[in-house]
Amino acid sequence: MTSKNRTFSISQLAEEFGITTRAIRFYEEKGLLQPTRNGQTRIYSAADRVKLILILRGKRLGLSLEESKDIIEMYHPDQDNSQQLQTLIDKIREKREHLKTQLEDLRTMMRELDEAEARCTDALTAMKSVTTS
Amino acid sequence: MTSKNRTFSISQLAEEFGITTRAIRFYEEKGLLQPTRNGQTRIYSAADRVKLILILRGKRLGLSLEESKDIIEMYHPDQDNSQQLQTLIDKIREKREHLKTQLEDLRTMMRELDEAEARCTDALTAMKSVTTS
DNA sequence: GCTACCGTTGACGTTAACGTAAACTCGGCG
DNA sequence: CGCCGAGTTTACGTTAACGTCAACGGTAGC
Repeated sequence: MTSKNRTFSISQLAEEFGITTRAIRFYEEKGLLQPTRNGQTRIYSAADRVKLILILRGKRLGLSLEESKDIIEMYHPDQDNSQQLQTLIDKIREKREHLKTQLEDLRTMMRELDEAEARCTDALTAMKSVTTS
Repeated sequence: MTSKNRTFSISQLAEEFGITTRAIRFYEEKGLLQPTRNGQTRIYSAADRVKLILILRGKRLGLSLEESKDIIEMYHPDQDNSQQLQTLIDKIREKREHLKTQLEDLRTMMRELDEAEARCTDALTAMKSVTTS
């Protein structure tokens, strides 16, 4: 498990994911990341890197940082509090319902894009058949 | 085709979709809607209503208004300009690629949510078996 | 010791997508 | 006539998610 213990500098992560160091610090400011420190320089663990991946995926899906923060917290629940565990399960189900809606929206939009492209190509071939006639 | 000729007031649409009239006017200001007028009051057609649906679906998917505007324009292309038609087809394909990534992200996130819920329920049942023993 | 980087902490600026409030118009009605 | 309710314009306020300096600290190399 050598990869589990790897650490990263802020610029390493920034380059790997194509974001700025400012963004990474901002995520920390918002409570999404908690890197350790060596003196005053931040040190990121493999777990921090995974959280970053979750954040960026959330962004691609249109989630706010606050929502991504919720999702991240779904991965390391307070194991010894059954009350919290139950509400967490509820939140997970709620989130999944939301994702299902999004999935439906996605499928619909792709179908409609297919039709739109078909109309375009039809129009194009129609124009060609006119000029070649 | 009676439904095709129906018109709507701004407050009708606002109520139907659970948004404010301010938002609807804002979408017009950004060029996403072009309602006709009766005097100075806006009149929305069935086509405008469809555009609103597209806008709101776009928002659920995390699209910006600018992106939704692009998508809306994919539905009524300039039929007599083959140049524009071709670039439009390219844009459609590009957008579909983007949606495919999003689809992958969605599936991954749902899988991970499933696992997270499983871990939660496991922890819960483990606690119960302890208290009942 | 000076320079070149990499990193840090403020602090202010920016864009998108509206919210909110003020002031006006207009048709209906009691 | 006076007022209400729905609609309008104009303008300023707000939140999220960073961007963009500015000023400073540590250290590796020359």
